Amino acid sequence: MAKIDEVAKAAGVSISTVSYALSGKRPISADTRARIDAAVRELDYRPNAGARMLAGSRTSIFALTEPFRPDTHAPTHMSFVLAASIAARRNDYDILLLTEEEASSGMRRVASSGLVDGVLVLDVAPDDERVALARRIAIPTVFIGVPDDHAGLTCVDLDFERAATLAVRRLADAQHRVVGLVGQPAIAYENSNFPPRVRRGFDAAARELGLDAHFRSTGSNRPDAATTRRGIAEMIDAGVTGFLVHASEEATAAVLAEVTARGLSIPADVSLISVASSFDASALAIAVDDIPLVPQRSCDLAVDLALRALEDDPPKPRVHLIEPQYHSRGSVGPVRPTSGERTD
Amino acid sequence: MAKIDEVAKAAGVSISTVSYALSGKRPISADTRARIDAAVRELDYRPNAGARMLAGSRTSIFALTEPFRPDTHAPTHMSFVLAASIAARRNDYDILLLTEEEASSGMRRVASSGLVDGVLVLDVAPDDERVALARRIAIPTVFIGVPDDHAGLTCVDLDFERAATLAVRRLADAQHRVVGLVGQPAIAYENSNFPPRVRRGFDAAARELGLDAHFRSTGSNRPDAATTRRGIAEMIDAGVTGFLVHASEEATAAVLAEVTARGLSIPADVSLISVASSFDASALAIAVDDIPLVPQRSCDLAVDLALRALEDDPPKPRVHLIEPQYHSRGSVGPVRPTSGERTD
DNA sequence: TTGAAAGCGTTACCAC
DNA sequence: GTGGTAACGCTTTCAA
Repeated sequence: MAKIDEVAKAAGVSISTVSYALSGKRPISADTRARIDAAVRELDYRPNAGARMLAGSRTSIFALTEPFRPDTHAPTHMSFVLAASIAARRNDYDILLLTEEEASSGMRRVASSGLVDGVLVLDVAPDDERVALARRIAIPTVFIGVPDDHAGLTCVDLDFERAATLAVRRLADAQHRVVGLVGQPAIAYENSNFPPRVRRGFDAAARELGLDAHFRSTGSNRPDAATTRRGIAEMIDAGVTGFLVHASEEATAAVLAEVTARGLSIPADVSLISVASSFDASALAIAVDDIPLVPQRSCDLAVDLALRALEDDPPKPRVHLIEPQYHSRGSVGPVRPTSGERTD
Repeated sequence: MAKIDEVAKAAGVSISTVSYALSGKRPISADTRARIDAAVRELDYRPNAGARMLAGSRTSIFALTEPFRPDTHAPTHMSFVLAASIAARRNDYDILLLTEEEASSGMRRVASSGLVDGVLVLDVAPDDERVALARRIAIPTVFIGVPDDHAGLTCVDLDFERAATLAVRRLADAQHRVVGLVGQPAIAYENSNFPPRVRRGFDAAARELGLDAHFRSTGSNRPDAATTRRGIAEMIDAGVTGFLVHASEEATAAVLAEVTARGLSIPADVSLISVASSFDASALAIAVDDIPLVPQRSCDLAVDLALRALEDDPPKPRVHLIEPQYHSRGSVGPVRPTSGERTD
């Protein structure tokens, strides 16, 4: 609870010198700096947050808005919150949580009271109501996810379409002609912004490459093991040999289980790629190729963009899509020639 | 971005009157108040957070520290974060997130910089390092969970021991002589504070009532379906007719599945109580009696205690255990007489 | 390279 | 019931 004037006195310098030494905003002689550092340590000085917010123009706080929807996948969501927090701290920022109904109204509140310097938006819906808000408030807002109407917004996300395309290409390169996508629960295609993007990429790539494409969701309102297993079985029955899985760890394990249960093997009979997953696909019963969704990458970029938006001449808002990275682990291989029914 | 002096001018009163009208800290005539309210609305005035923190002694922010452990059950954890946030907002407080390594060091930082008025501690470990910190910082700290060494601390939690005791009594009242506890993964009995408390309550009540008590965890480091199912089967084989389940929704469903698979029925053959669960036990395939862990109750109380600790003469720190509530749904019944092997 | 002092926008004390 | 004004603890301009 020491104050800046005590530090100044202890170091034998003026208040402003202490302030500049701490902020690094002007050159300080090595000798002076050493005395100040010593005094700071000695007194365990920490600048008062309120005074800083008032005098400076920065609060060093970002709001994180996240409307915990009932169908939100908790582990993934937690990863993003954690990643956002880490990204913020790397830049000496704190995260203020805005949840539930406050996810929207709270944005206005904290923006106009000057509590935060910017807003990070999580769990973006295609028709997200926070889009309109972002356009009205005076502080920078970064969406982690891409809403349908994103004109004039700064958005950050994995390039889900390219991820799906990339995965389909791999399967096609391995001569798979019938591919299947194990997707999210049906409701996610309405409430979330990214499942439809994966599906679009999948459909487009399959069409372009002339593949036979199948799709099954893993439940209606939430993941359901029975629905998942049935969908997988149906696709195998329909001749699918190359799978994309854009679903939970459980659903991915279910594909392995169904394949194994049929006496088939990976990659000899069936190939499999996990797309946009945020769990460790190398730790499954069989290591699985994946194109991971890395929360830390999205959040680091989001925080970076928010900070840049606070600078003198901020960059123009736009959508930043992160390049997907393919991790090979041996779960994709050529179609077994003997099992080809119509190998032209 | 209007300031208080503009509101004052618009309402034709002094700055201090506006301040008092907004805080309600001194009587204002109805007429004056009306003019001020109108001006506030007109200008969309919101007090500047930094100025408030500096001038007043409150920041209206609580820190929430939560060291997302790898073995943390994400959905339950999310419920608590959400509940804490809601509890805070009900009292016009915001939540600042402290995660990961910052969960501890961040406590010092935000406490001594005056960023927050108090700290809420989530995900409490038996030997939590935040206990020592709480004793050293100058602001109130409330633990949601009870660490082993809690002398001088304010803690809030469900009375897990009584919850377990209560459940065992219900089973004993229904003439069950052999009871089983389906617990958390083994690691939770080291890393978390409450699983051992449930187990202690279970053991103590069984001993006191002269019941034969069995226990199985649901995995080692994380929930594992196979381990869970096997444990349940073993206990049924050992003659367990009355189950306590202190585990995930999945594990609870597994008990129902195993019972059903054996052609047994609930509650005719097997009775079942879910203890300290934070999912909806009435929505399972068979509605299950439960003694729920209600995050909102804990968090409301925690926030309340934090606020009271900020008052003039704060109450003495102590452990506040919340009374368990039994919800009857028909999953507990008398032991089937015919199957009694040794009915004394 | 350093210092003095004017704000920053509230709150709360002291007067009336 | 209302108004004037001194803090609150820092940042930053202006001066040296």
